[in-house]
Amino acid sequence: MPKETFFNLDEAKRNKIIEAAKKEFTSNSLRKSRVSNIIKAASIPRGSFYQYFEDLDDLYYYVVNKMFDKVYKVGAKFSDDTNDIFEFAQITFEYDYNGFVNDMRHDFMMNVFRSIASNVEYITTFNKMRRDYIMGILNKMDLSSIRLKNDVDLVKMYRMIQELKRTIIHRAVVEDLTKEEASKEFKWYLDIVKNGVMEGN
Amino acid sequence: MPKETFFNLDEAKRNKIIEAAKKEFTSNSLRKSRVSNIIKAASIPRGSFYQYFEDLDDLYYYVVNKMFDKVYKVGAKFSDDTNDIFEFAQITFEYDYNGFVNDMRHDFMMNVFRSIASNVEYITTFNKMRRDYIMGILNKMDLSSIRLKNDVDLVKMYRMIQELKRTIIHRAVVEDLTKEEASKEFKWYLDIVKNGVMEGN
DNA sequence: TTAGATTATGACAACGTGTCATAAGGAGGC
DNA sequence: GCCTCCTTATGACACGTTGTCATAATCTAA
Repeated sequence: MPKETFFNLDEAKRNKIIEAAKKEFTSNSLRKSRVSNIIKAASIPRGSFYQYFEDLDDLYYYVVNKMFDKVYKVGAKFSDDTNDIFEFAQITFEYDYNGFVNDMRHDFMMNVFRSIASNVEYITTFNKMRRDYIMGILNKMDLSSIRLKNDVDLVKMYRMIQELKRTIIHRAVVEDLTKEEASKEFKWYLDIVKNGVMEGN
Repeated sequence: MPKETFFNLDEAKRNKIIEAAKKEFTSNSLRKSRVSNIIKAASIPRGSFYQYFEDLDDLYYYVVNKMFDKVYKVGAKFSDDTNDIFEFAQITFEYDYNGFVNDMRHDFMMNVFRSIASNVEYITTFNKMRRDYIMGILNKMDLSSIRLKNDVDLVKMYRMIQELKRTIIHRAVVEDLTKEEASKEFKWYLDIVKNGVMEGN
């Protein structure tokens, strides 16, 4: 986490730094990103950087976290539009795809996928946030036609779907699938999750 | 890819370098790994390193590739033991789990998961190898009870299963699941893939 | 033995990082 | 206005790392 000093800064300055960071993480992998480039772009002295952040990783995970946070917030909104969990998955897929693949964040997210989850502490916090988020969504859904009945299984199913979504978006980015192709792939996966692959289902 | 000079080296020297690299990638993330540490451990001069490899990434992906290669080879062997694709998945899960989680490779693979797939060239080669591998496995399986009939769908299904396996192993590493817990999780996923989540399946 | 090709070597310039002593700025008390 | 305390700003610096390059050593085949 960035130090308090960073959060005491006025918003304009904070944003300037964040934008410079995003730009750097977009044009380079985390491995090849440089503090020196970021401070140049943000016009802050070297010493200040270390007044704000532990190191580059610190800033990196802060920025990534912020973006996921935004995605979650939007996801929560969409859950008001339908109570069919599969339709919800499809809707958020469209959104995630647009967010991750089409706009300026493309390269940035690509780099995130590449260096995802680089420290355990980050993952733990992330998982907690995630579970709460999932339960919030599930509570709004009509799950009567689903054979899984307890929360544990339902959360598992949700995570399974999300993981598959992540896989497809990852592939879309890496293999240059169009949105339509990616969406079709995801639909295919969802059908398997609903009906299975065995004869007669 | 390492340069020809590297492959001209005698095996002992090559291995010494690879071992030093694995050690470095095991104790540090790719981002924090250093050429300087590797050449020290392998007792080669700095100049030689750049005679052998483009840069650190070059060596990194070579080592990772080699490990996946080994996993593939073993997978191909297991496909002689059963013609039930789900049983095969379960068997290889055990193997992969042991390989990735239990032995010395634990930390290394953890770091691989973290910085996986860092360049497009690598991914493309990787995917080609993968498709051939999958077709080889599928051809040995009895798929009569599966409703999917064409190769494209079957490869998709296989990749879906593999992706889910990867997910579970990743979680096992990160969240410290025991082998039994992880295996149980994977079985749960496989059941969904077989039978779906809808009531009545 | 020798020319030609290949491999080995380490000094070096260029660049990066994280620290630290010091300067600057701001809020409140008097 | 002036002083004090606390917070933020700043850039020089010591130290580590990278990738290159000129040169030395070694090998191969005739």
